[in-house]
Amino acid sequence: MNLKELAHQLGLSPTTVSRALNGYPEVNEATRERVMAAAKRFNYRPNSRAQRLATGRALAIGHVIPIASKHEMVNPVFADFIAGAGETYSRNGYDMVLSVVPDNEEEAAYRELKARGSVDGVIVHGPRMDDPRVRLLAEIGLPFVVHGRASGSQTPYSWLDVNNRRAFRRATDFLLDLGHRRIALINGLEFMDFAMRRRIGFTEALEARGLTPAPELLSSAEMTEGRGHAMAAGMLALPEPPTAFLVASMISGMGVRRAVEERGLRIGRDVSIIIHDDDLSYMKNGEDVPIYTATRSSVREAGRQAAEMLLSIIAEPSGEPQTRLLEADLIIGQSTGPAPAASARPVPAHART
Amino acid sequence: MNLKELAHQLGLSPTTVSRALNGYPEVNEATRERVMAAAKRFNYRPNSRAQRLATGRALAIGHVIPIASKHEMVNPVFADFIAGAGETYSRNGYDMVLSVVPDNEEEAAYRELKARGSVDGVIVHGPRMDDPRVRLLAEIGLPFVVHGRASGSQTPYSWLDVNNRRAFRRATDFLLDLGHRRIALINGLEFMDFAMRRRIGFTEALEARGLTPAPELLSSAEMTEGRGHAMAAGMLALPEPPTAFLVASMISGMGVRRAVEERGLRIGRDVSIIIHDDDLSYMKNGEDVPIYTATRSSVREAGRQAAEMLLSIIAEPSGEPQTRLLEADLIIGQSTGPAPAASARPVPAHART
DNA sequence: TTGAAAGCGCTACCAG
DNA sequence: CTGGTAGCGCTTTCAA
Repeated sequence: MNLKELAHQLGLSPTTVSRALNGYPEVNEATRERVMAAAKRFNYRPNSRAQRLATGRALAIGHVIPIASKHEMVNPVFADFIAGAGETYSRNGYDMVLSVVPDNEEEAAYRELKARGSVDGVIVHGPRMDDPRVRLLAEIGLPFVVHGRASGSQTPYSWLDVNNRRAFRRATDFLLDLGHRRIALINGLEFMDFAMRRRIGFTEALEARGLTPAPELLSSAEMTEGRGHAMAAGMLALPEPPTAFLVASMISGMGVRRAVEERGLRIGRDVSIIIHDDDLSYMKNGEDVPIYTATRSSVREAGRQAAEMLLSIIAEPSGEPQTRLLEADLIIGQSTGPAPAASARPVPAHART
Repeated sequence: MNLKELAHQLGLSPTTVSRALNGYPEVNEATRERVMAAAKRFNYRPNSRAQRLATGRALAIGHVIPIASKHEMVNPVFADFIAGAGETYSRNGYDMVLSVVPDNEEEAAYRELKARGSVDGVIVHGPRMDDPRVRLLAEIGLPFVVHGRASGSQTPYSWLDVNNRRAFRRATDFLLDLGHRRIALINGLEFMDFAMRRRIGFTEALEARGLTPAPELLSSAEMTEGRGHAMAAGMLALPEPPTAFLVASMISGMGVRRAVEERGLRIGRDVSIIIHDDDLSYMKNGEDVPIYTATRSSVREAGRQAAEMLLSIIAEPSGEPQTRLLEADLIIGQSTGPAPAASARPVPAHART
């Protein structure tokens, strides 16, 4: 059933039917209801291909996922973000198109999306400092929102980010309050904007108490289980090993856990661990409490909001760049039960920056 | 730059230019080269919206992701599969469109995709036994490939699956060979087809040695960290606790690891753990070796192959249903180093079924 | 081997 | 408030 047929059934012109269905104000309400009813009855759905051509809009948002090696794992945080964004798109009648491309073809992928008109905008993932994609997208005129920030970019741009610096500062403070003095940071690669901010938050917390970060306890590498393991194992073999770890991701966190286990240490008794972006972390020193910083469900919420931001930019292309900074969750609860609800226990004062 | 303009520049008709670009045989080779060169020079890209309308094809494949609760995590295995499929789509000029929908709207989502013609086919994820989606998709005539199987389905259908039964049988055999007799299975929900097959493989291995699976060591639940933790903790508190765990997923595996740690047991010394779909598992009894069953990179490969299968079905709609069964990796290596290559050590004979 | 012209199914402009 | 009509940019007959 297409528009012409439906119009014919109703004894109306396709024009009127189209207007009725799309909520144009000039249609008689009685007519509109008749059209709506018939559309439902005949199970009419406008052909999206025709709609897209006629309107000149793609009704789709792109997400470009660069893949470095054939065996690299997809970041699970990315999956959560995508899920959140997808919800927003569905609600607004947009499609989400994912482009998986080798990372040296990322720029070409954006140009292609623009040239072929297959999307109305894109969300940029995993920005680096002064990320070249910001300039590129502004240049080719493809609307975009950055998930994260690209510090140092000359081009103004819209972004949505989690306050990584504060999250890591708070987590570090928490460990310091428990008496830890040898705290290790297992960070991501620090040309990534978020990783750089996390390190700043970490060192800020130490310096605020007159402590100097020990260089041998500061590490930065890809967030894989293998790298997390290697970094933690190396530190645990030091003459003065760390008593606590602050880890940047669930995946490297798994490696850290393994390194600790292998050394015969018990997490929560001999060593405290806080893992960011995970839904369960180990942080104990006499008390049996897990601590989350950004939880995975908050990543989902970030996806939702970033998508909303992008849709509003597309609707109002002339507007100023929009920015939004989300605070990461910081949740305390019992580690032996199921994952606690956000409100299970208030965040203690000392855990707030 | 559109087709008309390009044709004008060349002093040719749009018809000829289109034919030249699309490889039609009737154009003069000299003309074709002239057209190709000009297309490249002007950086011409056909407008995909127009192409889709004109051809009546969507040049896109859909993946519907049902989301149960607002806080449920996205399965990371799904992300790997998607990445693999995406590579295949890109190579073939197809878009990948993801639909994230509440799980009670999944059927509607498929009908919508079909009615609006926004995709040429879909891949079905996480099939249950006799999954209703198989019948639905056959009925509405939307080409599809199932990742996994839907045992008991009356409708014939195309699928690609990992040999879960054999993977779990081999893993169980491996633990048995090490002398374990109290082996726990931390399985997914057993109305999921893959979970059912895994349990069968597990019990087969036991029964082949005249052992009876202990009901208190057989568990089946959602594959979350919380559930994995709860199930393992419960078993460890038994009068006769298990000495080994076979776990269905990386996520529930994290919960199992936590339960073991909390009890003061050391993984690889007091308890062996094999985690499926993970890239690193713990399996030790005197020897220090990890074991993988299906690795995450093999999931990526499954995505690639499933996508290829679907594209071939779309190209040849009349063909017979295609099926393909992949063998899961089984890799043995040192647990203390970085992840070993597949060939690091041969699979010992006793680990083969 | 090339070109003219008729759609694909919808939206949007302009008349009435 | 409703309808005729001209595209959107491409593909695909059909004629030459």
